[in-house]
Parts: sequence; structure tokens; C-alpha cells
Amino acid sequence: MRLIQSGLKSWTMNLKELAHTLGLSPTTVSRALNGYPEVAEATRERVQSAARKHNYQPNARAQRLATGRAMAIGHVIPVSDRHEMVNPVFADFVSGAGEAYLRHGYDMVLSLVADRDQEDVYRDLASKGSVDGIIVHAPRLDDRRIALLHDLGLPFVVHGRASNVDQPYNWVDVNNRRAFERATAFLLDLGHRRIGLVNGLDLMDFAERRREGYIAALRARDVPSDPRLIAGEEMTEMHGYRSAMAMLALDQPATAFVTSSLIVAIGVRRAVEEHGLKLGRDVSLVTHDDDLSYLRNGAELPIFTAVRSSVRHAGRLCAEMLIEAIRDGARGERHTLLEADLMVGTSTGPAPTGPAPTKGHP
Amino acid sequence: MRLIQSGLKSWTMNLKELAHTLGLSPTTVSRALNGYPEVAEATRERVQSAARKHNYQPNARAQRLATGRAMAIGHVIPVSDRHEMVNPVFADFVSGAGEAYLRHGYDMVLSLVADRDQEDVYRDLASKGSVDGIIVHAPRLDDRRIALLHDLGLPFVVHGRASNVDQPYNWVDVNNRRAFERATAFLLDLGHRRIGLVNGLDLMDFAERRREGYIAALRARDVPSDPRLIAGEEMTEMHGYRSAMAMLALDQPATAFVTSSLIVAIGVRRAVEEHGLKLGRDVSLVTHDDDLSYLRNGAELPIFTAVRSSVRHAGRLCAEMLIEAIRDGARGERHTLLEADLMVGTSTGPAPTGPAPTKGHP
DNA sequence: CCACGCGTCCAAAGCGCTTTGAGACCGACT
DNA sequence: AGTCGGTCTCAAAGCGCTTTGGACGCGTGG
Repeated sequence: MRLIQSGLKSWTMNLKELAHTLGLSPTTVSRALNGYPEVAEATRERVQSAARKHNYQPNARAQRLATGRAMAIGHVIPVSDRHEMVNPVFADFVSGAGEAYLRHGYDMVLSLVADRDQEDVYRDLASKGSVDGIIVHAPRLDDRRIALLHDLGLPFVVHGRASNVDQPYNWVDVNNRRAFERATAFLLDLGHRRIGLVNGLDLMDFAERRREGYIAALRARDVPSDPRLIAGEEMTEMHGYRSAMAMLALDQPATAFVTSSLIVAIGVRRAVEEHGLKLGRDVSLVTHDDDLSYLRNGAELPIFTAVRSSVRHAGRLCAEMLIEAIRDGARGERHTLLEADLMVGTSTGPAPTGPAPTKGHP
Repeated sequence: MRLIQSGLKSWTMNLKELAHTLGLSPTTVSRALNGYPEVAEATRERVQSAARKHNYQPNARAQRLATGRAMAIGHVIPVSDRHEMVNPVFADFVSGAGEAYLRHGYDMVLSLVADRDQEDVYRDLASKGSVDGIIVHAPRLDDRRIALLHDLGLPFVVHGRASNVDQPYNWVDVNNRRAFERATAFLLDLGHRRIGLVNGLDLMDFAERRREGYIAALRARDVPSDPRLIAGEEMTEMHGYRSAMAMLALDQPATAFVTSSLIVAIGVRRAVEEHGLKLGRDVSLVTHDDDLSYLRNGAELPIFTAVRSSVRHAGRLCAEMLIEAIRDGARGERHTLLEADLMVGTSTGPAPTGPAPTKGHP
């Protein structure tokens, strides 16, 4: 593949030139700008103002080669093979992370990759040296990427965890188990006994933990769990709608739902309303809420009762953890476990059956 | 700022080493791998297999410096100052673009930037030389970025257009005016006269064009436009809800809505249902649908009647256009105008008032 | 007076690749 | 035999920065 010579780029000031106009050597100019101590304060200021004046910016390509640092973080976003779907939380996550990168001078490079090609991409990123570290998204229960990245010796942070992986690694995660245990317990307290779980894909680690929390809450009250009340799929509106439709049509229909995302909850609401029922009165719903910027769960009063944990915040934490790991040469693993807040909204109320419950909200 | 020396990186094969083990010069090896003709076929194969065997990958940092090409495209994502919001279409757009970049060997680097700092970021990207081109997102009516990028001499493609900018530039856009004219006309044909427009922010170019289309359709039927039936805000669920609540509470309430995104439409639906009305029977709604992967508008039968145009497709087109522009040294501007498809779903029906309309769907 | 340290600055050697310009070799043509 | 054209290979010069290892001048103390 012969590459075409690019046309003449607009002129940009470079170090040598700048040094020449200042009557200094490139060395000194470089040191002055990078804050090294062995240059006189007067000279430094002279250099800095000249740099500003000619709006000199060091060429990033040269800098990267010389320092051996890419000053870039890789995000490998898995694109679901089945639905070509990009997880919607990703926009917010990246926005949180991007803010941290900006502060530390890192670029963020994105690779969108079909699930199955992931490993190749990691290998490439590592050997081409175009990034200094990697954020791993959407870990599976048994995620091979972690071992791979270990071998490659590339610093990384996992957003989430992989239950079946033994070796230590850096991660930031929400306490999904606890969150869903609380959500389920909240509904049980309201008297619900038929609670549907509309969850994410089974092989996802977060989905498994959420299921565990849900089951644990039921078990604590001796409420039997019913497999027909558990559905795991990619978290679309349609998944919420279909699952809820099915669970509402059971001979002992669900009177409450726990859902894994707002989008799923919106689908459930559609199903509930299509059944002529009203959310918060006839049917209750608690959802996980990633606090996405474009899908706010109400203003003061939440629309849905929810366990909330900001994915944007998680993004920021991941980025900062990774930058630290890169700096420290990755000695010692770091973990952060975030707790979700339970926020009571208008989508929950006492179970409709039983001794004449007062109509309305709790 | 003194930078810390990174620990010893895991060993990676480099060109010199590979050449040495092959008993060839770096030159020949480089040429063999890059497909230059002046190397014997036999040698080339020998080199290629050795490269595979030692899994040699040329160091991207060195390659970029030597070639003067960054092999990277910058996406500057504006983050709304007011709500710290990232436009949700962005995930899908980027996924379309990423696919094209992958094919052509480009990296995608993302900068998330507060609206007001945008220009600085463009300047930096240009002078640091860390990208070969830029995609401009979310253009305003009067967008200064276009002139700036022109001056900087950096190839770019705008996703959308800027009505008040004269100089030519590359763009990919949907025919928003036509789409909203059709959507509105469709509702007028059903007998609706009080049609609410729940639109994006006024200063956005796409929002202006959509409003023009809406007005044009009304004017063509001599239906007066009512400012109380037009609302422009950031496209959240809440915006849809609040605007619809207000428009349904008018003395002559809206009987139909045109909305600028599915998320807004969902908010409108919530308002409609809170009024005890049913979508598709009492109130009609046509929405613009970006065909987002995680928010599909139904499967076979669309939930909402919609004018649809895939933003993922637009992303792919932008990326390809930009890559071409980079290759050709940006001579001659390119444009692509996409038409949106009107898809009739279950959210529209004849206007409820008038001479005893048959109840149900058209 | 010399030795020494200190504060400033610089020359030159990389970083790992691409690319220019040329050399070496070989068969073929004059 | 001498020369030419082609094919294959290489040495060396960048790309624009960082960083090592001095050099130089100046003041201080022995």
C-alpha cells in the first residue's frame, strides 16, 4: 500500500525555529517550556512569551516518539454482534472520563469493535504503542481480556468486575448486588410478592450480580423465586416492553418490577399502560438509574423510584485510577466500589391485593 | 513539570531487530512490509512471515513522526454548558464512523469540550498535529468553527450545516426541512389543526430547519401558526413532558405533536397519558427518529409514526468523506443530503374533533 | 592562585520509522 | 568486451522533540 503524500500543510512554528529566533539552543527552549529548574527565570519568561507570541505548540508526534509515551488512553467499546448496538451509557461514561483526561493532558482514543475481535484490538494497541493504558468496558462473568491485558503488560482499569477471574486488577464498580437487594426489599416491604426482574444479558457480570441481589432479597423473606419472572436481554425499550407484557399475562401476574435501566423501565411502563394499569398505583417499579444526562429521571421528584449511581462519575474515577496506575508503573491494584442511592419516586406504591390498601402513593 | 520515567515496558520487536534477524537492512524490511514494488517477491514473503512469527507491529509513534501523518481523526464533542449533557445520538454516530476508520486504519480521538472552549481545542489539535482531520458536531446557525477550521487549513466535515455561513465546506446532513414539512402535512391530512412542535434548541441549525418545514406545511394549508405551540429546548424526556403538558392545557389544546427525537416523544407520551388520553386515538404524534441502536422504534410496526434517518449511517458517510478529503488534499467541497423516510406507526390517527371521526387508526 | 561548586546554557545522541539517492549485481544488447 | 537497463538491496538523512553529558563563566574559600 503506497501512501499518498499529503499536500503542503500550513506552516507551523517548531522548536528549532523558535530557538533560533530567540538566539538560544533547542535544548534550553525545551527545558524552559517544560519547567526544568536549570534555566534562569528571566530566560524562561522570555521563552514563554515568545512561544505564546508565535503560538508555538510542540509537535505531539515528535513528543510522543521522543518520550516514549503516547499520552493517550484507549477505550475499546464492544459493539454487540447481534444488534450492532452501542451501550447508551457509554456516552456519559466517556464524558466523565474525558474531563479527567483533559486535565491531565491525555487524549482519548476510541476503538469500536465487534465483540469477537476484541482481543486482536488489544494486542494491536499494545504493540503499536499508540496508547499508554486501556479502559475495559462491559466485562463478562468470565472475561478473557483481563488475563490478556495482564500478559501484554499494558496498564488497564475495568469498569465493572469479572466474577470468575482470580488475578487481581484495577476496577471501579457499583455495588450491584446490594443495590438490587435493596430495590427488591423495598418492593417486598410494600407488600409485593410477584416481582419481575427485567435484567441485562445473562453473561454480563453486572447482570449476574443484580440477579443475586434480587434472589437474596426474596430468599430473606421466604418468597419463592419464579423463573418466569426473570428476563435477561440486551437492555432496550423493547426488552422491557416484551418482558413486562409476558409477566403481566401470567396466571399470577407480576405486581411489581425491578429493571436494570431507565430505558428498560420506559418499556415496562408502556406495557403496563397498554394493560390499562397505572404505574405507582396498580403496578410498582424500581429501576437502576445510571443518571444519564439526556435521560434524567425527573427533576425534584423522580419519575421512577430508582437506585441511582452516576455512570459519568464512574467514568471520571476510572480515568483517574488509570492515570495513577500509568504513573506509578502499575504497582498494587486499586479498587473502588460505589454504592447506589435509593430514591423514592412516583412509580411505587403498596401491593394492590391484600387487606384494602389505601389508594395512592406511600 | 517533570515527567516520571515509565517503568520498563515489556519488550517489543522493532524494525532494526527484525531486519537484523533476517540479515536484511531496515530499509528493505520496511519496503517489503509496506508493499513497495522494488523488493523481490521471495524476500517480501520471507519478511512477512518473519514479521508474523515475531508478531512485529511497527511502532505507531515513530511511524507518525516519520510520515507526518497522524492517522487519526478528531471528534470534538460539545458538552452543553448548561446541563453537562452529551447528545445521545453521539454514541451511534461514532459507532458508524468508527467502522469506517477501522477499515482505513485511522484512529478516532475524542475531545469532550465545553461549548465555549471549542475554538481553543481546534487550534490545539491543529498545531499539535495529533489529528489529520476533524468532524464537527452539532453546528449552530452561525457557526464560527467553520471559518476557524478553514483558516487552520485542517480538513473537516460538518455533520449538519450552518445556514448563516457562506464559504463552502464539506457536510453530511438530513433534509430536516423536508422531513418536518412531510411530518406536519401528514398530521394536517388527518385533520389536525392544533399541532405542537417540540423541537431542539433554537440556536441549533437543525432545529431552525425543522421549524421552517413545520411552518411551511401549516402555511400551505392556511393554518395559522401559534407560538404557544412551538417549544425549543435541549432534547430531553423532561422537555417533551413539560412542553406537551403546557400545550395540552391550552384553551384550544394541541391534538397532535411533531417532536425532534424519540426521547422527547417519550416525554410527550407521558404527558398525554397523564391527561388520561391515549396516543394514536385522542392525540397524534410524529417524531423524528435517529434510528438509535438502543432505542429502536418498535420492530415491524413502529410504535411512533416517524420520519427516520439513521445517524449511524450519517456517521459512516462523514468518516468516509473526511478520509477522501484528507487524501485528495481537500480540493473541492463535498456534500451529501439524506432524505428521511416516513414510517407510519400507531401513534397517529384522525383528529378527534370534527364530523364524527371513526374511532381507531387510519 | 587554584580548586571547587553553582548556575546557565549547549552540542549531540537518541526515539523507531520512512524515504532518498546510490551501489551492486546480473543478463542482454551493441 | 563494454555498456545499458532492470532488479534488488543498502547507507544515511531526516521527522521534531527530549535528554544526557558536558562546557563555560563566575564567585567563594582554601
